[in-house]
Amino acid sequence: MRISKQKHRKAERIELVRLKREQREQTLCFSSRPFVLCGLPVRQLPKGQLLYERRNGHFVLQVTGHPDYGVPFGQDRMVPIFLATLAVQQQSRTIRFRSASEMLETFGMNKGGKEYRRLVAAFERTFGATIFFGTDTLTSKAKIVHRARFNFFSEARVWYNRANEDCVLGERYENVIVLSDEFFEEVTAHPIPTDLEAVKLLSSAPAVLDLFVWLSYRCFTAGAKERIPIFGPFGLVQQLGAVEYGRLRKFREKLQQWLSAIRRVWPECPAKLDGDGMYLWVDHATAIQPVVPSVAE
DNA sequence: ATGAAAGACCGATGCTAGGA
DNA sequence: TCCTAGCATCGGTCTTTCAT
Repeated sequence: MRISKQKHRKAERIELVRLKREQREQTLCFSSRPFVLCGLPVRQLPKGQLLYERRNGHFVLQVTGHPDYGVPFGQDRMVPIFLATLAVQQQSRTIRFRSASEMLETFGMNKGGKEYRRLVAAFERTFGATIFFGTDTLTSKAKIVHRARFNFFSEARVWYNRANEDCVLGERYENVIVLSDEFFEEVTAHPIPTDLEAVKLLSSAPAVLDLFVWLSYRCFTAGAKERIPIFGPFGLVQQLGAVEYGRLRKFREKLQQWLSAIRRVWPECPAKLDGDGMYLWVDHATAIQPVVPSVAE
């Protein structure tokens, strides 16, 4: 049997993810609740569609895309992760990073011209988008909506929109993004640690990535066995960023495949479909192992 | 037993990401 | 810049399950 180079490389990276987990040497990055509880679209939305809504229980995420750039999708989900990670690390609304290649490097992506262009497009879509994230609770009579509407940043000086201004030779550029209060508050109040090595590995499989990040969070917070509906208004179909399938069983089939992809990087993941395929069972588990206190060196 | 619905498997397609 | 591999999606179809 022939193994492609890509497959081989992937297998090695899977091995690395597992090894680092076992040895408790994981590197962390951070995500944020809006994008853990609800998924951005996996594929580009049809032309002209600028509004996207997902739901997780009573949490609702609405993303409104900029008319020129559209709604973020696919690999764009790395941008909020990158921003959240920097916000947590730097503990400041004002985050700085040296270069675009720093982000590409962080997530193990190539650094060709194509990748830079893709990254710029991802930033444009993300920064152009407006986010609504909040809860709606159905009380006896009225539907009460608590929502925060925000952009990701209030100010940005980044490489691609800085053409010619203050280009003093020899001065080192720094990319500066001032996160909006809302996003910064959200991220610092609820940072969601995630295994960076796994995120890198799954960066080209957006649907699997979302499910993995959510499951590692969901299993961590689960006290015991819990049952999550797959269909219906509070089901996974409303949460994940996949399209609405013509055949319901397609979604279930896909879910199975995504779960087995997750088990390859996280064999102990307890998530399982039940016999009827109407529910996903989760249980307490930790995709992120606490760091072993290191012996004095 | 029979038909309907769901599951499992296959291959094609359009698009994206990775690699040389 | 070009070619290949991979991902999400869709439709086809055979098999299994299940209620009648």
